Amino acid sequence: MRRTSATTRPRFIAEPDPPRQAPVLVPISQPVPGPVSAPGIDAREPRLRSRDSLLLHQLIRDQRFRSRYHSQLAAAGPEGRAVLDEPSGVLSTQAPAAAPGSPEEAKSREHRVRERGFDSADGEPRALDLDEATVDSPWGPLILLASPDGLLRVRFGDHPSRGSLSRVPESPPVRPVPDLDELTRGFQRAPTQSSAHLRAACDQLREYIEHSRERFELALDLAPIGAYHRAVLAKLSHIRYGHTISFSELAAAAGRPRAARAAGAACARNPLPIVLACHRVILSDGTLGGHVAGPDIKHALLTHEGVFGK
DNA sequence: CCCCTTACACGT
DNA sequence: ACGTGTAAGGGG
Repeated sequence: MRRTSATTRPRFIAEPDPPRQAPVLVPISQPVPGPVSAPGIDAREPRLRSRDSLLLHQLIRDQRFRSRYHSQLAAAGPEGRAVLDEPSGVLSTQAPAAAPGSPEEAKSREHRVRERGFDSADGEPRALDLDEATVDSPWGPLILLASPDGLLRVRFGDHPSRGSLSRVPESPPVRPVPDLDELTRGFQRAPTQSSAHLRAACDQLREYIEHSRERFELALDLAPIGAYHRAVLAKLSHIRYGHTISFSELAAAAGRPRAARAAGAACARNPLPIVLACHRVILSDGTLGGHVAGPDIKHALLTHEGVFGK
C-alpha cells in the first residue's frame, strides 16, 4: 500500500500533556466552550434549502447533470431558460404540464420539495445569488464560493509552485471544480445575501492567515450529504486550533468508533478545507495522512497553527 | 469499488 | 526502530 505521506514525523499529540494509560487525546465529543464555530453544520437535521442552493449543489457535484443542463440551455436559444423539471432530474425548457393550482400540480410540487428540497416548476425566472472571491494565502490562492445560505466551498487554487511546495513530486490531488462563470451560465447573477457571507468568510480567513483568529464563525452551506459524513464534518469544527486528533478519534466522536476510514473519506470530500479543519486530523501513528491539497499543504497549515512549535 | 485508516505481521 | 505488506473495516 503506497502512502503519499510516509514521511516520518516527530509525534505530535493533541494535548500538551497526554495521559499515559488512557490516551483520550482531545475531548471533541464535547464541544469546546464558547461560540459555536460553524453554526451551519450544527443543525441536527438538514434544513430545507433554497432552490438556488440545491440546484447549485447539483451543478457543482454532478458532471452529467451539468452537461445536460448546459446542452438544454443551449438548445433553448438565447432567450431560453432551462428548468429542472422533475424529481429524477430531467431538465426541460418547457413549462410544467400540470395546470397551476390543480391537485395534480400541488401533488407533484410537494413531491419535488420532499425529494429534492427544491421546487423548480414554478416557471418563474430565477437569478442565482452566488458570489466568489479569491484570498491570497501562504498556501496559494484560496477561492471562496458563497450562496445565500452561507459559505459553499473553499478551494485551493491550482498553483502548486510556491516556495518549497514546488518540489512536490506528484501534483496535489486538487479536484476539478467548475468556475462560477460556468456554473452560472444561463442564470442572471444577483449577488446579494451571498456577498455578505463571502465578505465574512474572506475577512475571517485573512484573520486566520494573520494569526489573529483561531475559530471561524460563519454560516455554512453544506451540500446534501449522508448523516455520517455530516457528523464527521460537524466534529471537525470542535477540534481546537493547534491541536490534532486521529481519524479513529474523529470517527468515534462522530459516533462510529470503527469507521476511521469512512471518516477519512468524509474529510476527503470536505468542501470547506481550512474552515472545517480536516488538516488537524492525522494518522494514529502520528504521521500526517492525506489532504485535499497535498501533504505539504497539510503540514504547512499545522505549522501555521504551531503544532510543531514546541 | 473507492477512500485523507488501522492494527498487526514480518522483514531489515 | 523503521519500512512495507495485508486484511479488516464503514459508508457512499
